[in-house]
Amino acid sequence: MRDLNDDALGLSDQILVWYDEHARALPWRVSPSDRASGVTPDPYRIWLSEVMLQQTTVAAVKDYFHRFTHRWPTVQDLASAEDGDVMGEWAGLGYYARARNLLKCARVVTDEYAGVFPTTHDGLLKLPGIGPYTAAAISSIAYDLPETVLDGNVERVMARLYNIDAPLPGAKPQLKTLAAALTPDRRPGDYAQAVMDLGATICSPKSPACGICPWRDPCLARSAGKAAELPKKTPKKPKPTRRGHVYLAQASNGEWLLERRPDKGLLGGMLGWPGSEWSEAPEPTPPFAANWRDLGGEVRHTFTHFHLILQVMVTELPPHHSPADGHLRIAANDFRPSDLPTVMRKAFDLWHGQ
DNA sequence: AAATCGTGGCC
DNA sequence: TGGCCAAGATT
Repeated sequence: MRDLNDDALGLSDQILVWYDEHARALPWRVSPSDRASGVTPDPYRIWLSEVMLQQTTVAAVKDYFHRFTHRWPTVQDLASAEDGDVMGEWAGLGYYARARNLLKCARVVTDEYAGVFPTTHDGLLKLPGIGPYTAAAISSIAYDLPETVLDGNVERVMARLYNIDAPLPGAKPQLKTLAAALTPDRRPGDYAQAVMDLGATICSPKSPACGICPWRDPCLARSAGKAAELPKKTPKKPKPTRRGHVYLAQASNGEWLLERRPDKGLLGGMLGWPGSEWSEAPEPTPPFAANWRDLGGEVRHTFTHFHLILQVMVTELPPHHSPADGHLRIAANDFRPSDLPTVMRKAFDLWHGQ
């Protein structure tokens, strides 16, 4: 079988030439020129960035990456952090299981691997929060091993390059095979980042800039005039709407009543306001008997698979009321709204300006 | 293996 | 404005 990558200037070489010229400077990235002169990436920073980048844009990750690496410069530092501090630092970034697994992983690497990340794809795959993509990303980017990254960018680029009509996610194995055939033995780390950069900038979902693409000539979807239509995707299910109540109580000395949510499920491990269940018609479940006042305005928030409308109830927290099961009194000085997941912060904002 | 799991930006 | 989309993992 003819290998497209064996052409005079192979496909992987074409995109590496482009990457050498256009690679974006990213906080966790070793530039192609630095890499060429022997600079090696820090596996801790590559791992951290890749976990943060799961289903998350570069723009959203940048500040979080800086705060994490400033506060916890090494995997050992992160491993010895308090759970609540890590969850608070992750607040707002979403998909909070990532933060829980991040901490688990840091502790496994520190306690069982002497602080050194595994250097093989299979070794990395065993760690919490590291799946097929992230294992390949760390292998290639941090260790320059010829593993194939398959993320949304690579799926889109391959679907277009080879004009694949089969819809995602079913077409994933086929796209993985095509991507693997292109992965070069030389500079696999730069190559992996090059394809993803291409997908993130030129080969964008809606209006790809085919005119300036390093793969404009070999791209089959472009020849067929179908680039912008691919990849096809199986339609998504509609989102139902759920409702709920949250209860915000502050004492005259400034203390707040909050709860630490259980580790499993939505917003697991995060700080939040006590509240009802979220359903079509939830029963009010105030955390203690009081004259709760309805703030009036509603918090509207959309999660991955449902819309939420939250009714915000407020009252004064009695000075000597001891919090029930799982509820916490937190001093004003120890409470930062930025520690809350976004939906809970919206409820806070509704009460206290902003 | 289909469902679950956040959030912000974009058009 | 509402759906789509983002360097996916877990169960």
